[in-house]
Amino acid sequence: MSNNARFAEIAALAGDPGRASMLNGLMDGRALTASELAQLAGITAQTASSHLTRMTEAGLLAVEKQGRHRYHRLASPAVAQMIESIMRLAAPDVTVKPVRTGPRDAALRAGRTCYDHLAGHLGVAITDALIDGGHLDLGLDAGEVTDSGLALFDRAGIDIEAMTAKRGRILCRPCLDWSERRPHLAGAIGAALCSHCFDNGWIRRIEGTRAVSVTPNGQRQLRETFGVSLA
Amino acid sequence: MSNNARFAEIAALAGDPGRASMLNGLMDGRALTASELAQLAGITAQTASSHLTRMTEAGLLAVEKQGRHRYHRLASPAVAQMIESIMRLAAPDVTVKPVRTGPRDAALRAGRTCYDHLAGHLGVAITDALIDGGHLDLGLDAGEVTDSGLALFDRAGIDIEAMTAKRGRILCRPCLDWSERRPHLAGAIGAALCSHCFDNGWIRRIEGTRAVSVTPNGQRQLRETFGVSLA
DNA sequence: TTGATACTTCGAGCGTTTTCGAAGCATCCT
DNA sequence: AGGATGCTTCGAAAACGCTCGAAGTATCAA
Repeated sequence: MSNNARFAEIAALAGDPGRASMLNGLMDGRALTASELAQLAGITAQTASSHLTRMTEAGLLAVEKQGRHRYHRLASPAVAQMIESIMRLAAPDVTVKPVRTGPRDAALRAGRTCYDHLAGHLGVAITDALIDGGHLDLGLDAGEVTDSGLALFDRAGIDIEAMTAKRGRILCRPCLDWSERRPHLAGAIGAALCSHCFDNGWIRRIEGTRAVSVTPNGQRQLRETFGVSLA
Repeated sequence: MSNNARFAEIAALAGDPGRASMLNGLMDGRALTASELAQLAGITAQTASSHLTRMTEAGLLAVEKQGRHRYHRLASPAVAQMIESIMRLAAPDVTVKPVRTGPRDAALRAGRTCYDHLAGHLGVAITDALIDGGHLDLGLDAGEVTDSGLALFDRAGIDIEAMTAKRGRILCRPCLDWSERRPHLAGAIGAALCSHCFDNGWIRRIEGTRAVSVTPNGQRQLRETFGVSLA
């Protein structure tokens, strides 16, 4: 198959409403069963099964068999980044059209996971706090954790240096937030910070969605450790 | 329209072979006429026209009218990044399948533009030379120009500091090369370097393609200025 | 073993999309 | 003005892909 045909195939797979729902549903990095994904997309199990097979064959999804369940997840961070880049274009421009937001949407805007890191108001607030505190240096295309930030993460028990092959520079990736329209922290460091928040019970996933809520303890810890003030 | 529907619409637009060809043809950052794009995609003018209208309405393309010509280009770097991210998934894994490469493909692999910066063997070679010379620090997710690199670009007549709002840090974005499977320099600095090469006649575009060829003078200059050795 | 659950395969229906011929409009050239 | 070029609109035929009912396989539970 030609390069262009493969390109079109991949894009076309993401271009069906049902499959798009499933892909977005998997953007939290979890693995979901076929039934869950079918319900999420509002289609029957048969239809979902066919979609999932095709996406798996195309290398977009990876599947793990566990008893009579089949857990599907995004095949790689590269897939997540593709979805992210499409979502960025698809996001309604909030400045032009202040869309009516339901409670569901409001929760997503307040805080959510973006594959392996935090996004929404929460993600941006943490990122801002790190920048304000001189712990993070974020440009348009890239970012770097400063020495001060290194020490901060170390104190918080997040071992960044172990995860990077590089000795000196701790570089990271900014990710443009579709709801806030501002960059938040992504990449390996964003992922480490996110799991740290989950592991310590600072945030909790809102059942069945990508949205997360900050626990009272998390709110305090985030303020004390990182200087985050959640409006 | 719901967020998910817009997501699917955008992806579906990229998911037609004809439209995919056009989008890829515009990945060099130039603006092409409707006829040129039609020929490139191997479809009639009528069909191309309809595709172009739809992509423009969806915000993927921008069009500029000039006499009886209509110049179409990618609407924003965000569109280029989406295409890039799809291409990354679509690229055949060279390690598994050492594809038969025609002369056309060989030229693309040797050197090409990737929207606004250089890619292929050329792009990777320049990036490697900058890293080896201690002018650039490149992680998985991000990169930074060192002080030494800053001085080098300054000597070469590339004014980087003017283009970045940031005072100290000159951060940049790595872009995974689909043919070399290794990162090359992207972002604002990659773009500046690319235009510098064009402006000084170091590289020339191979008619009608994204491929570029290095001129004899360019070969010498790249070696002397940046220490680039093109195998 | 029997029944329930999770998922897949098959096949036919059906709406959507793509495609291009034909015709029309706008612009340029001489 | 007249003819050529670039592009768009219209309409209809053809192709494609989505969808789900029905039936089949695999796993679990009792």
